[in-house]
Amino acid sequence: MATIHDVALQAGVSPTTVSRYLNRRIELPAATAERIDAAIAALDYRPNVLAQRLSTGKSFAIGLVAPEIREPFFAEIASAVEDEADRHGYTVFISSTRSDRARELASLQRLVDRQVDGLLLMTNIPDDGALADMISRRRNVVVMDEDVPGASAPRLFVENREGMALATRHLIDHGHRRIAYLGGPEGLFSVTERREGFRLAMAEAGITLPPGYMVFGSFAPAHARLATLGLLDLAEPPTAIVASSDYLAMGAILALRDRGIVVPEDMSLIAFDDAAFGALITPPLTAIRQPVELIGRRGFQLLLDLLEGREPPALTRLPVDLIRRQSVGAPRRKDLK
Amino acid sequence: MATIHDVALQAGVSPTTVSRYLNRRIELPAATAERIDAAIAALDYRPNVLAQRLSTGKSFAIGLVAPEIREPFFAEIASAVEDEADRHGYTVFISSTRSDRARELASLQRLVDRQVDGLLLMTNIPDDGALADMISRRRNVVVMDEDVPGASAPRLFVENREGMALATRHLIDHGHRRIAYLGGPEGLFSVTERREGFRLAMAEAGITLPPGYMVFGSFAPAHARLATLGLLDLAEPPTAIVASSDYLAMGAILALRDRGIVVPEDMSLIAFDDAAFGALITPPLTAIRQPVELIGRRGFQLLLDLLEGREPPALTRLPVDLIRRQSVGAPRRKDLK
DNA sequence: CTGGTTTAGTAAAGCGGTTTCATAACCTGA
DNA sequence: TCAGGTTATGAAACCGCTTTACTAAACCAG
Repeated sequence: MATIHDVALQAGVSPTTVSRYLNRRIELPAATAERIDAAIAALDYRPNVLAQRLSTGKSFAIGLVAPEIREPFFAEIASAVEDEADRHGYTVFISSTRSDRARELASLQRLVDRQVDGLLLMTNIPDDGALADMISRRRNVVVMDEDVPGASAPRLFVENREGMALATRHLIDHGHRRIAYLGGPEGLFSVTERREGFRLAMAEAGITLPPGYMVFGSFAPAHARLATLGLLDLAEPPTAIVASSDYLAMGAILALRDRGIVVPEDMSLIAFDDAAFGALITPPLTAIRQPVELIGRRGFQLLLDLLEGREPPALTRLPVDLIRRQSVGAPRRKDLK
Repeated sequence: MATIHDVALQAGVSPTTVSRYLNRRIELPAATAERIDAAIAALDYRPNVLAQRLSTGKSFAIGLVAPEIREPFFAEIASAVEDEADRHGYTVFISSTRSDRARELASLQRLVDRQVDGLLLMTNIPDDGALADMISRRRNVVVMDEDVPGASAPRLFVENREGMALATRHLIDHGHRRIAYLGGPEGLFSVTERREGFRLAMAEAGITLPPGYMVFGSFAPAHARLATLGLLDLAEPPTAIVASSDYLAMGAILALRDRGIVVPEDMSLIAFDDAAFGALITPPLTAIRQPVELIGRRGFQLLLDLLEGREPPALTRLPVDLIRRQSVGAPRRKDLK
């Protein structure tokens, strides 16, 4: 591999000159510039990024920490981040934490050690303060999707409350009153916000929630399946279910399928997130769509603001949309109160 | 950030000693070791990875080039690679090419610029030789999933031919004879192999393929939708469709849904790949499962072999499985020849 | 007591860039 | 003609770590 030295030698100038020329810090006479260009071409020289980084302290790389890149939601965000970063000359290190506290911290540390310029952080486990601590120590981190309470960093969330209220109202508008709620793990900011949205819409409509109609736990489909089975065994089972994530809806579908319950005739179902597979289910899933592409792009832009010394807003909220497909219908007559 | 210099100063030794101690190149008297340890702890010192890399030429990082990590198939492989790499102290740099020739080469080049020790490469566009060239020049690349003809690198593929024959025989065993085939873009190795598997199984059963029953094109669902519509418009439409990827099956489902055709009663459908969403579709999709987890892990292991000077096999084939769900049934009587 | 072998450690030269500080050569206008 | 300002370029320090080559001191057998 040719170095800047080789180029300098071949062009008959000093490495300094080559470096400055390449970094546009200097205007060279045409003749010199040409000699350097020729040498670069002849030697197929390309700067050693590592050396550049070490020397400048700038890496033009950022880290993206996600719970699990295998999940479509995070994969799509990652993809958008990468694209946006690429557009600005940055590369992205992606790291999955598998929702494991230790891995999360380790991932973070590793990325910090690798001297990336900044970090885009997504977590989905409640923090005990350690994470908030690490984040607050630096000012090159943006928190996305889920809050890390107490961390001083720009945050980027979607309209969880409004979105969930929208979903709930959609069911109410179809005539449902016995509406059950599948939440995620308690202690998470977004879980709380979404629940509030649900409660808000129910209260607006003057509906009181029967006991057992709200279930919290993990985001695992298996858990949602069990929870749904429980819902179906109630004396007065719901006529509609709000799932606060696609994965939860997946679990619900599994349970409904087990019991031979048809969506939307016997049960309406609406989800939050709207990953790609929702459109493929039969019937296609009505859902609140998170603007994943936008989350990724905006997240990177916020980080870039930080890196380039601009002051990004402390909190950014992105709007969500109701995507009407076919998993929501009117309740059966006999089920109406 | 504390440097090795600071540590040395505080411990009253030279940087050399600290470096060697940290890298286990020297056995130090307990007293000295303790002083160094104390200094490290006090200063919260952590080696600058960039400097280490520059100095040693080793980065303990690998690159993973995929067409699009947003796609579940690649996301799952990426996830497995990351996990396996992590286990061996390597970090993974993921890069999506979006199936774009230029981005593919750029990605490769960027990674090659000394930033990573090796590369795991997945492509899904036919190569014109440029890729093969770049790969052959180095001996730290493993090619996965799809071939890059002419490149001298270890390859890791699944049993495309056998798998597709398996899928086809499964339909034949159910009584189908009018079986159509949705292939991917021609010119790809795996596309060719899978087609051969299909042909093989059909020939075994003595079935001759009506014209128009094999369609090639892109992997895009939209394309498959159109192709399926075309199939349905044939004078003698098929009673079953083999899709050589999940995405193609997705497109087929969209078309069938448009026409009110019910799977598997009116049409059987079987796919290759078996991404997670296949189980969620109604009816759940019968498919040939690629061992994604294994592909990722084995891929990394092959690369590690290469990096550590062992000689990995030139070609590794991983087995595929038939996952029976509910998208395959017997053809209707009237449709039988 | 001598010369060889450990032991414990260091100075300095990289790795491949960037950047600060200089300098030499060449105007330019008074 | 010369002070003063450009313009074109370079030497050397530095980023933080590793590694080679070397030394000073202690040890040890003969």
